[in-house]
Formats: sequence, structure tokens, C-alpha cells
Amino acid sequence: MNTPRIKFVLSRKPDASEITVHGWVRTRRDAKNICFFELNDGSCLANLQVVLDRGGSVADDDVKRLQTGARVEVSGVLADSPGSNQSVELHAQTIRVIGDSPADDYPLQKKRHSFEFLREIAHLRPRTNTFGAVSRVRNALSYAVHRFFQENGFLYIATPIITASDAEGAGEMFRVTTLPYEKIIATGAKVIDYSRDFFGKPAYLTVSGQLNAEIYACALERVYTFGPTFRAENSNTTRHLSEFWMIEPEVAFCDLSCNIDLAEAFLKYILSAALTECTADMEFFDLRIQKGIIDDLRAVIETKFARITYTDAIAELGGSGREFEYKPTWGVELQTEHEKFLTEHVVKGPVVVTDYPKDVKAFYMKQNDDGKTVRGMDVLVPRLGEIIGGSQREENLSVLENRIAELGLDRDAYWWYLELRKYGTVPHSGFGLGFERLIQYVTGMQNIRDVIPFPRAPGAADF
RNA sequence: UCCCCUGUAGCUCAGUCGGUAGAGCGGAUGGCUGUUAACCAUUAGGUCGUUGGUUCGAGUCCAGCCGGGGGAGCCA
Repeated sequence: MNTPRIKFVLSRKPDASEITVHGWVRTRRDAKNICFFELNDGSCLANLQVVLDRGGSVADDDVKRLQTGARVEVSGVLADSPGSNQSVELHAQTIRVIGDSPADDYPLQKKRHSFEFLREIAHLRPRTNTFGAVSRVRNALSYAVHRFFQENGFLYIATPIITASDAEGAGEMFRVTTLPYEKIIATGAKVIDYSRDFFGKPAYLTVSGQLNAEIYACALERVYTFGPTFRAENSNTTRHLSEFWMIEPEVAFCDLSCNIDLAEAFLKYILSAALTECTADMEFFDLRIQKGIIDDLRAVIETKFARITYTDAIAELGGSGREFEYKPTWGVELQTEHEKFLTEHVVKGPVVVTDYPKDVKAFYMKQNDDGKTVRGMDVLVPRLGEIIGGSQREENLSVLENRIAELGLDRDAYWWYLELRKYGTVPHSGFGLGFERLIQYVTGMQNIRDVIPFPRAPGAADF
């Protein structure tokens, strides 16, 4: 704990003093009289090369224990390295193997592994270059998310993870219960009495903190949430998880245009943070995972996001001459292929689609004067498609009440949501952004299951 | 939930027309005057996902089941 991290050691100038470092062996190369091995401690992508004179102070038996995966403590002197892959190296005087790693069955070898295989050994995959880099980027961006909002006067609000409101409608929900289902089934009961459940009514894991965030935005003006979110949808794709982290700002006195400005500034801030704070890791992603990703992100940072209404987007798609599997039709939600075509071929960069038909969007979106569309917006980016979805919220009490009635929703379930409009209502807006999708976009990792430490997906809750 | 692909050594894969199994990497052993995806030599390692079927004979053909991957829908 008190020994210097490798990241720090690598930045030091050689001197004669003895230092002690800890790390896991990544690779070892032996020559007749000399042995090289590399240590990694997760503090950075780079390894520290350790040089050991054979027949010196370290016994041969100990050298043989320096196998891939072993945890060791090394004391020695930092020196300039004649090799070309590192500027300094540690000339070992003593080594202590703290944890052996039998090489004949250690799953991680000094070679490339498929991500599919690594998912099966999620307890060991953070020891690889890729997952170390993903972890460091994820960490830096988590911090950057908070920093962005804190620097802009937002308050961090803890919205509930368990919700007794069945009113969210944003997807399938996981039920939270203490009812003994086995016993209930055994009695042959046809109906479950939720009044006897823990909360006295059905309860679920949250699918969004938005409605709760609106409460605080209507008091504190600028708020955000950043927490776990749960969707029980049976989705099996490279961009869905059952448990993921969502960022949801909510801002009073903010219309749709202001909301888009916020989303754009936010994304650019985060992308910049990745490039400036995780330079070595980003170079790794550029080299090994997604060629050109650094230039891609730089271009996004420097480009003003295009804006297009849904109606214009449909016209643009229809007139493109492109054959789509699903014909672009006004009144129908944009398909993934439409979104990707817009951002990758029409705009060739980030694009914000606004003013969707009200029937394809949620009840709370503010209605436009045309009576047909609502002030919703999706931010689309090349490679990924939709990365942010948001809207200006309906702040007019009677319009919102009518919409709830029109959709046949239970008005009583929204009593507090409606009271926000009854007392001191204010125009406000917000958006939601899946943190893992952001990490995917920034790193170029193809499967969302590889940008969260312990992915949960249908049929998959190991580790 | 639907569609497509896939399952062979620890890992990544090859395996032709159906005739009892191969490579590279990794491991072990030895060699090598500073290596860095080290290199050179030797060597061990397999119930071909699983159950059944066709056949004289199945890794190979067929069906079911299980696992993995990709795409779609839903969505963030």
C-alpha cells in the first residue's frame, strides 16, 4: 500500500536509491545470464520492466516462480533502459514472490484472448490490458460526469432504486418482493395479495430516475442523477444490459434548445476528459480496438452538432435513394438503420433529431402547437446510433392531464407529478444517457458487456 | 422474443468426397551475451458441447437439447 505505484515509478528519473514496487507478472523472458520480467499493478497501461542478473542475489528457484500472474515484490534501483520500449527499468536486487500463479493452468496467457472467453473469467479479466484500460477510462469518466455537473451548479440527487410507482412505463420492470412465492403457489392461490407484501403494494427496481429528478428540479433548478437502473426487457444485443448506470440531468427554465445545448456541452466535456486524462489508454484503444477513434472523438468535440426535426429527417431518408429494410414513414419511430444512416451518411457526424410524433413518445413530453409533435430529442452519433434521449417536459397542468387521460393512464398514480404543475410550474427539460453506452462510444468496445465490470443480461448474472 | 452463425488441445483455429485428429500460441525441459508478441530445439496434452439417428464406418450427414456470438425488435 505504501510502495509507489508503477505509473509513478515510470515517470521518475533514475537515481541510485533503492525502491520497492509491487505488481503482478505479465511476462518473462530469459536469456542465459539475464532475466527480464514485466510488472503491472493497474495504475497504468504500461508495465515496469524488471532486470535480474541470473546467478546473482536471487535464487534460480525464485526466478522460476516469476510466472505470468504471480504477485511479487521487487526491490532494486531504477536505471535508464537501453531497450527501445521503455525509458527506465528496475534492476532487481531482491524479489519476494507473494502469490504464486501456477502457469500450467492459469487461464490468462501472454497472448491475446477473445472477449467471449474473458467474459467467462470475469474475475481475472481486469488483469488484461483491455479491461485495465476500460476500467481506468470508466473511472475517469465517472469522475468527469460529476465534475461537469458540479462545475455548472447542478446538485447530485439520489433518486430511489426501489419504486412503488408502477407508472414509469419505460420498459419491463423487475419486481421487488418478500412474498414467499413457493408457498403461495403451493396453496394454489390465483391472485397475489400485494397488500401483504413488504411495501404494502407492488414494488419494482427503477427504470429511470427522471420523474423523481423533476421533483428536485422544480425546487433546486439544476439537478442530476447518476445511478444504477434496471430493465427486465428480454433484450439480447451488444448495447443492452439488464443493470446499467444512467445519467439524468433535469433543468428548470430550460427549453428543448437549451436541453440540446446542455447535452452537446456535456458530451464534449466527457470526450475531452477521456482524451486528456487517459491518453495512454486511448492510444491503446486506437491501436488495438477501434482504429482512428481518437480522431473521431476529436472531430466530435470540434463539430457543432447538427439539428434536424423528425419530419425533415423522414423526408431526408425518403429522398436519399437508399433501400431500407423498413421504409421511413412519418408517424413511425426511426429504426436503427435510419438513425445510423442519418448520422453516418447524411450528416457524417453527431446529429440531434427533434420534434417527434407525439404517439411514439412518452406522455410527459411537451406538446408542440401543431398538435402532432412533441419536444423530444435524440442525440445520434456514428458507430453507435442513439446515445442520448431527452425532452422538454409538459409543464401545463391541463395539457398534461388531457394527455394522461388520452392514453388511458391512471391519473391517481401521477398525483404528485401533476402537483408539480399545479403549484409554481416551470418549463423544464432533461435527458438520459446510458453510462455504459458512453464508455462504449469512447473506447470503441463493441459489446456493452465488456465495459461494465459485472454485466447482467438475460440469463447472465454470474460473478 | 425472432432471424442467422458457431461449439475440435489450456487459448485461437484448420480438418477436403464420411475412412479412428492437426497447426500456431500457451505449458514443461534444454539452449541462447540485453530481451520486449524474444528466439532455437525437444516434449506432454483430445470421450471433437450433449443425446439420439443414418451408415460397415461419423469431428464430418440428420434431429432434439445445452452453451457462445452477431443482427432485429424494445431501449439508454
